[in-house]
Amino acid sequence: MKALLARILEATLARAEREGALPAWGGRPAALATIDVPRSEAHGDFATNLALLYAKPAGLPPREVAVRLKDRLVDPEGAIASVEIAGPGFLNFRLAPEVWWRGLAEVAARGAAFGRTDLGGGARVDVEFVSANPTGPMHVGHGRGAVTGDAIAALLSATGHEVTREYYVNDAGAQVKILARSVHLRYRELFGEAVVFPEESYPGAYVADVAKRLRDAHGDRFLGAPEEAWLPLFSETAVEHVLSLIREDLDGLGIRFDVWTSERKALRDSGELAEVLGDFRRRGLVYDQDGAVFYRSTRHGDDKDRPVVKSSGEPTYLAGDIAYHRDKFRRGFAWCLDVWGADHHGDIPRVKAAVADLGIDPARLRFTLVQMVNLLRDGKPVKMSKRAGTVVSLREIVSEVGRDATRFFFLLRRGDAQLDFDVGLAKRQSDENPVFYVQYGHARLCSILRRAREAGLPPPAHDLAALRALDLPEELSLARRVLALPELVAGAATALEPHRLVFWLQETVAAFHGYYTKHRTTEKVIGPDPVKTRARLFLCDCLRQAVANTLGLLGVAAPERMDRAAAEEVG
RNA sequence: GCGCCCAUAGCUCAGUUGGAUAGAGCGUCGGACUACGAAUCCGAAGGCCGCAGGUUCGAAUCCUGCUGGGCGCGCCA
Repeated sequence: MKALLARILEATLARAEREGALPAWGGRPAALATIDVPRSEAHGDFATNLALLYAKPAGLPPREVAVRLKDRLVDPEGAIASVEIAGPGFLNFRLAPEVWWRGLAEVAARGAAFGRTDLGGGARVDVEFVSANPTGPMHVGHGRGAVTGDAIAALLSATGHEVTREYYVNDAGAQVKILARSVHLRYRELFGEAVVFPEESYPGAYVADVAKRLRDAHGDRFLGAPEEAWLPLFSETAVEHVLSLIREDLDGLGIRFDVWTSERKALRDSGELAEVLGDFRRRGLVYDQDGAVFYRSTRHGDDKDRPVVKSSGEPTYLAGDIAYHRDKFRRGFAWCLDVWGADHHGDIPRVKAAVADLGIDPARLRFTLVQMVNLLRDGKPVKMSKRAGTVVSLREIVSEVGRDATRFFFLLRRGDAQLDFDVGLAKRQSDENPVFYVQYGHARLCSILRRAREAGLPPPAHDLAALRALDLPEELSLARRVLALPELVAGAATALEPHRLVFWLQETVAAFHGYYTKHRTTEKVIGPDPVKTRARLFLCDCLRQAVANTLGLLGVAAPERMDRAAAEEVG
């Protein structure tokens, strides 16, 4: 729709210049001007600031420019119903209803693909998210990162990007060593030893499970053995076990990764990490100090140089990250996105610096930071302590409130704002709970369409003549909302902000509920007038499709019916 | 001390990348069902957009300085 208006504006501007009403300004105004949907419907369907921008180069008051443009409107198809000059010189356009009614044909034609576009032009993009250390099951904070990353990946797919969902397994660092030691302590405990667990060890029951598995497979062979004898085996077994737990957690959210990259295998054993460090060494990008190796990240704006190899000879996390990003870009992605917990924001300058030193334009590496989640239960904060082992796992939340509510709640806010997740609210079957509100709207639409089917009415189809018979303002407004979806998805993808879809869903479903209730007695969808009935059923079907597609992008189910009793049983 | 993020209705937050009279949900108060699904809807009250300057036709949005909160500043990951 915006494209249509852009064409009209350009033609109008060209005409005004040709006729000498406005001085030529090299076509720039049309490119600079914005066409947006005004907040208030009273201001029309679209507004442009073209005249405001043109005022200065034209040497005329903005409103005068607006008048000259308005008088020369080029609209051969009659798409514009009215043009008004408002405020300081805005041009407000109202499209003929016909344009909207015609537009709905696209919804029917594209079905489940409605809302998708090809902006990305097939560009290959890597979205790396979660990447939680394989030292325990996922907790709530990981869950938000997981759902956010997954939804962003879906948005990019929907806008013509070829997306790889990737998980970086940090299985080579000190944390994994601590995990393996924790397993060994549990292992000794299984043989009756009274062991003391140091503060830093991992307490979870899964640690004991790994210990049991190792005992069953190897008996007491590693009981008194030196650490070198058991560390590799214990690490690998523990990581493998924890990754299977993480996979189950992700499964519970409906998330699948295309690529799992192991730091140990892909970067260390492969020699890639050593190779990058060697390359940096040759180019003078690293230097030795106090027995360690430092990377000159300050050359690219970091506030201090960062160690890449400890004096023990072990590479640091940053070294892995440098090699990892080189690896990712070598795989040919147009750009890469890292979805990180906001507590890691301090690492961004280093990684960007490294990417620049790898000869890659740092603009090709983007970041999305996901802020903390505050877990609440009916308004009261849930106390969590890592030491006391009272961290609430993601799994507990998902099994308590369900996949849909979990995903929806994680997407309820902008990623860079902290999020309150109220477990009590998320599972409540009431209008306070936004996920139920939206799903209910979809079920209600389905219910109407089902009823029409049962009454023997023909399936909904685009029928321009019938649509012309619709005259309620709410109906036009609903059509506008539906047709705004492709641009909404495109904008959300560009900004990497899936929460915009959540807001659109809430507003759109609210608009439908309002329409439904307002006209439930006099202008029902299925009413005495067969022409209007046909048109309204089609409009409802378009709404249903748009809502279902949007929920689909968020990975939330669009139920066709919601049986109250069954829902309560689940809850 | 330095860096990043945040500050909008009682609460939780949107605000279309600088547009018009700043919106929504929850909460509060008052209304609407012999139902195409009341798990819904309608109405009311509620604002110094943290403060002070600046940029311009125009600022919640951009710049500077304060105030107040979160996070980071390790040879941890």
